[in-house]
Amino acid sequence: MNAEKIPDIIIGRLPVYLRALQRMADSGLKTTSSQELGEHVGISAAQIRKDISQFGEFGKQGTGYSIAYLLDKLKAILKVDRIWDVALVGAGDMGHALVRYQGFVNRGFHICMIFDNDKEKVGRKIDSFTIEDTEKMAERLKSAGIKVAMLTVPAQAAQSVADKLVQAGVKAILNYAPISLNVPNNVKVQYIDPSIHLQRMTYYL
Amino acid sequence: MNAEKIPDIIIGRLPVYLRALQRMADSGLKTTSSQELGEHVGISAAQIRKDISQFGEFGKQGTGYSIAYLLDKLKAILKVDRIWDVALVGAGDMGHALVRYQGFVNRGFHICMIFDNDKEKVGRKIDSFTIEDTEKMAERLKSAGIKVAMLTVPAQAAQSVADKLVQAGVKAILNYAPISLNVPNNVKVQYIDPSIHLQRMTYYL
DNA sequence: TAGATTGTTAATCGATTAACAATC
DNA sequence: TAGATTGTTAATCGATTAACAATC
Repeated sequence: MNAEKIPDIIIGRLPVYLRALQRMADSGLKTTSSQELGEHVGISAAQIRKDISQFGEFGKQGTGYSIAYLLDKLKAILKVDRIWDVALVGAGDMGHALVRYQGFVNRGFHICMIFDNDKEKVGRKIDSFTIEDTEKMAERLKSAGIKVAMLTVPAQAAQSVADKLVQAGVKAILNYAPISLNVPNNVKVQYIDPSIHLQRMTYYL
Repeated sequence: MNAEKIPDIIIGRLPVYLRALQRMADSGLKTTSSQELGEHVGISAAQIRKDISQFGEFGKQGTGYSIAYLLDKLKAILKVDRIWDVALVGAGDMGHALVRYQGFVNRGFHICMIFDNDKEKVGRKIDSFTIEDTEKMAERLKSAGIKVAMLTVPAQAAQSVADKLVQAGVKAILNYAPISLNVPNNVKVQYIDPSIHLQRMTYYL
């Protein structure tokens, strides 16, 4: 156990462990080892043990880790032992795909509001949700206490929407717009840009 | 300049520089400095200079970098001074969103084939492309010499599809399925899993 | 020339790995 | 008990930063 600040790079690996453990649990396994988990996620056993041990002694010598127990612990550490309400801004193709994505709710997230600034789209429905006007976003986010948002607007709109989100108290933004966002450092941003990810691979071709 | 192997972590930052420089060029700027570029992307000036200098001396003391020149160099290094034909496997909501995404072609990519194993979907069109049967994928990929693929199939199908892609000569896979893939180490994989990205932020909330 | 900014070196900082005592 | 595997330490490895001569 370690009371000091945990490096960001370790936090970044925990969701990957969580996902692999969940799959193991789903396939009926009860225990695993750092060795076995490492093979699943492509990370050394030593590193997995070191990462996990930052948060407590969750394993047993000789037998490894109880999958159910480690799952519980990791979910609590990552604060996904609950469901976070998430706002989606930008009701284009990507926004539609995310609303219909089935993979959020059992990973700790639930899209509960959709915003767009296109008056044509406002009032329409995506599944059971009505697209709302971005103008009313700040008020709606504040009154619902939303802390997490996904941004699927065009690049040129992204910074100003991000500013509004921050202003409304959002602390975590998953940004699909192809631009680096400027936010206060108590606000976290994660970037998803398929072209960037592809360009990270073409170098090696 | 440096003939040794460039660390992966440096390659990973180049597309971010490229995207920022492109935006600067689009807004009419002609030159920039490591300082200014660093402010745009949130990386220190020293690191940007060090990263760029791995590949040559592209700047000028006193005046900085010519944006057009540095763009050309970075595109050549990342091999996106051309258009890569890309195959998409999985014609669900995410697949549809990617096919319609306008952001690929001026970043070096072009989706040219779409596959699905659902006989209901095979033969239908997404925009101008006809969804093809996964059974015919290997042959189609080989004859077209496709090296890059995007995977938007369900988790339980992802590994077997990845195996087929590798078998057919694909060397770079952008994986949207929420699972770690096992591939030979001459094949690159990049992962996009929105739940993972969100879970990297909830820890800090 | 004077000011600005690069490319590079050395120093610092941080992350990963190897090894093993502890112990289930 | 014997075998397996953890948690942790020390050693290694790699990445970032600070500083500055070179030079545009």
